[in-house]
Amino acid sequence: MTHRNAQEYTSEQARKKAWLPLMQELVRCYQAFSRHSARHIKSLGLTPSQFDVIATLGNTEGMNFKMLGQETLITKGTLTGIIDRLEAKGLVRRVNSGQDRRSTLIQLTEQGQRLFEKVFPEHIRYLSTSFERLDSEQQTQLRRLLRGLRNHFF
Amino acid sequence: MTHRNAQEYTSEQARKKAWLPLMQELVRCYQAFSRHSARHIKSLGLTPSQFDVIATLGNTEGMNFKMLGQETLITKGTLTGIIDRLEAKGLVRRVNSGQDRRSTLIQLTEQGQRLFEKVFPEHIRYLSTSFERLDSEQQTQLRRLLRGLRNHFF
DNA sequence: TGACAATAGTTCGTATTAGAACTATATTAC
DNA sequence: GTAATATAGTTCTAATACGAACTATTGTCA
Repeated sequence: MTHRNAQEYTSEQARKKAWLPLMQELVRCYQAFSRHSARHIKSLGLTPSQFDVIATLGNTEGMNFKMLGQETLITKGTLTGIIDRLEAKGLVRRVNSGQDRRSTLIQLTEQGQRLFEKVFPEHIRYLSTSFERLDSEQQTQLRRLLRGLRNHFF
Repeated sequence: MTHRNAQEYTSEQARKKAWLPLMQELVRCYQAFSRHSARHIKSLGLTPSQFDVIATLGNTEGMNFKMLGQETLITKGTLTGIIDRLEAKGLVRRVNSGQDRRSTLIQLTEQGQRLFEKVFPEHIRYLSTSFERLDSEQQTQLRRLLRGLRNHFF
C-alpha cells in the first residue's frame, strides 16, 4: 500500500493527485505505530489481537462475539480462533448467555482480570512516550482530520 | 487496538491521557482506508499485498527482495510467498541478477506490465473520490501531523 | 403454526504476517 | 588465502485475516 509509483504518477500524469503522499504517510504512520505497539505487547506474552480482546473485555461483565467484533474490528471468523487460544491460556471463558441460546458471553477469568490490570496500564504508559510528544493542540487537530478522512471511506 | 477501555481510563485515572482517542482514531481511519482500498483491489482479482507489489514494480527494471521489502514494508519471508503466487499467475518473474548470485531480480512480465497499466490508474481514481474530499490545506496538514507522529515511534 | 428469512458462532480455504532457523553466496579480517 | 562474519532468499511455525458455507437457534409473517 506504499506505492512507490505514486510520486512519479503525480508529477507525470496529474498534478491534482496531491493526496498520494498523504495516503503513503497514513500507511507508514499506522505501520510504525502498529509495530511499535506490537513490540511491547509481544514482550508481555500476548499477540496484538489477544491484547486487544483483553483490553476490550477489561472492566466489563463480558461481551458476545458480535459486540466484541464491533469493538475490536476483528471479524467473527477470526475471533473464534483468538478466543480459543485465550481460553486455552485460561484468560477468558465462554459462558452461555441467558436468553438467546445462539449467543455466547465471553468474559475475563480471574487470571485474565489480573493480567488486564497489570498489562493495560503498562502498555498505555509505554505508548504515552510517543503520543505525548505531540502537544495538545496537535493531538486534537490530528484526531479531527483523521476523523474527517475516515468519514469519506464509505 | 481499539481499546474500548481507553475512554474510561482517561477520565478515571489520568486526565493527561488525552491522546487515547487520537490513537483510536488512527487505528479506525487506517482500517477504514484499508478495507475501502481492499474492496476495490479484490474486484481486480488481486490481494492488497499482490497489488502493492505490482504497483511498486511498475515502471521499473525490477527489484530484488531487499529493496522490494523496503518499499512495500513487507518482510522477506512473507514476500517469498507473495512472489511465488504472482509468479504462478504469470505476472512477475524471478531473474538471476548479474553480480551477486545470492540476489534475485523480480520484474513484471509483459502480462504483469499490462495489468499494472490497467489497474494502477483505476485504483488511484477509485481512491481519489475519498481523499479529494479533504481540501488541499487539510491534506497538507494531515500529512505533516502524521509525519510528526510517525517520527516518535522509535 | 409452519415455512422462511435472519442471526450467532463455528468451520473451512486461501493468503498474509512476523520472526527464527537454514542454505548459499559474498565480504572481512588476519 | 582461509576462517569468521554478514547478507539474500527460502523454509518453517504459529497466529491472524477475510469471506463463504454450515449449524443451531430465533424471529417473521401469512
